[in-house]
Amino acid sequence: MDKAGWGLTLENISDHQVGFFKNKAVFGFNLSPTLNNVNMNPREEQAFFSSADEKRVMLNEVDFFSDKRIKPMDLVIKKEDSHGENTTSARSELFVNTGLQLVSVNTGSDQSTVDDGISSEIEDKRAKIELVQLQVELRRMNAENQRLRGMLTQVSNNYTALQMHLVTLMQQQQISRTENDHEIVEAKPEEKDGNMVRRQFLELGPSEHMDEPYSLKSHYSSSEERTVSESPRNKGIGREETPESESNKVPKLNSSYPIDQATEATMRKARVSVRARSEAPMISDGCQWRKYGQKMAKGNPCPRAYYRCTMAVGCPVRKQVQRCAEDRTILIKTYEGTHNHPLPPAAMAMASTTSAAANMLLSGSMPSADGLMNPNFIARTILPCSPSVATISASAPFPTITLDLTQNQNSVSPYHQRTHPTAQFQVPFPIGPHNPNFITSMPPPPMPQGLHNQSKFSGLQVSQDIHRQPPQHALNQPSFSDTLNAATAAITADPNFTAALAAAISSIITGSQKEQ
DNA sequence: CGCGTTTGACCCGCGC
DNA sequence: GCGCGGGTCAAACGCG
Repeated sequence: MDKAGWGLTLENISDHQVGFFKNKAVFGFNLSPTLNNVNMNPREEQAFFSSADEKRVMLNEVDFFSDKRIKPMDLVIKKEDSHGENTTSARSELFVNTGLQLVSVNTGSDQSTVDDGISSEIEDKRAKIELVQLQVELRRMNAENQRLRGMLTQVSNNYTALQMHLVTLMQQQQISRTENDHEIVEAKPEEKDGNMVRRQFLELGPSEHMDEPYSLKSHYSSSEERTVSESPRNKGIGREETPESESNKVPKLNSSYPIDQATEATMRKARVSVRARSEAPMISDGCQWRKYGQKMAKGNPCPRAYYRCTMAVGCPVRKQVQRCAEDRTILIKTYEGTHNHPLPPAAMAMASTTSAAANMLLSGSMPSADGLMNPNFIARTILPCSPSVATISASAPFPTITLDLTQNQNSVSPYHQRTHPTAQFQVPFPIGPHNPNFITSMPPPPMPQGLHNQSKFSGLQVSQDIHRQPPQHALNQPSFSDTLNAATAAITADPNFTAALAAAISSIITGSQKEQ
């Protein structure tokens, strides 16, 4: 017993375990001190980490608990010449000096504990008891970690929403400066499609809703509930909209219609459409849906099904599901609205993205009347990208972001690193070098400045559906395309997407502040 | 019996 | 004003 500590020879553990402990050392060995007492042989360790998942959880979550209550153990990485019989080369040992009186570790030296049989058994039993304690502790930590992770997700979500809220507020300030431009817009009815969308946005004005936290609570839900309770049989969400909010004939900035309701109505119109290949009639997205209607749409032999979210009473989120007429293996899902309830992680990405898309479409259209930031502009700005994966449609009745997940299987931009044909929820995010999805950015290709940061987000791209040349000043708006990329990527990303989205939103805010 | 789906009717906006 | 198409409602129906 030449050393009090926890030695673990690398020979005794698998490659996976080696990596595990190495990474522990790299990341900071912040396990609970009770873990220090462990002296596990490979079998015990296998029992301790009963599954690969558990190992992974430990690997990922230790950093999360870098709590000051838990003092990092001293790490001593020792290289020594082997005295063992089976090895001749130098080997590494990971010694963790815990400061506790632990069982000795036979590192291959002559100082065996075999002849100390009784005490060894006691030590073994004690170690096993501690092992059980550790397992309990580990489970407790895992449970707490899950809880904290959930909180983190929620906080990130709220943060993202607040960021977008801020953008909206800032751009609404700019609206007040451009009222005259709006009159010009009214004077040009021939630009119907573009203005139609823009008018929807311009009706917003300063929102009285803005003092309400941009939380999981829906902006729509209040009006939805109000409508249900106050106006009998007002015939659905579309019917909630007043003529002012619906009509293209009255493009007013400061509508007499209550602002918050106009905002809600407009936001509801912003949609996120996802095209994905699936033979199954439905693709699970983590939410609970109830079908409330089905119609035959013109030009498509396949019926369109209407669903509403039933995870909470009064949730305003709807979705439409329809197969593509040209290729019936393609399922088109269109989401509309924002959930007014917490979501399971599986549904978080999609739900948040619809909200994000609505906000981005709103904010992106508002700063000025010259089309600088409207969806057409966004699309035009990103013209050089060849494969169309995400598309902003400003000519549609409602502003819609369409994500085509059926194309990235075959068409990969040379400027973007990879796609996952079989794992459609694996779009990489720049979470960090330890994230398995992390991808090092390649040098950006010659393209508008707005795209330079695109590669850091994902292989998703935005293309245009309106073939006009971008205005020259459009190239000075890099941040919005980043935001858009983040949101579109979020559709197919894991729940961590909110972090990337938040980062993108931060960039747009930074950009806006620089402009001002 | 409760819940979800189906389906025809209805409402509304829009174009002609 | 009329017809068309999109969207929704709600009674009927089916299933567990």
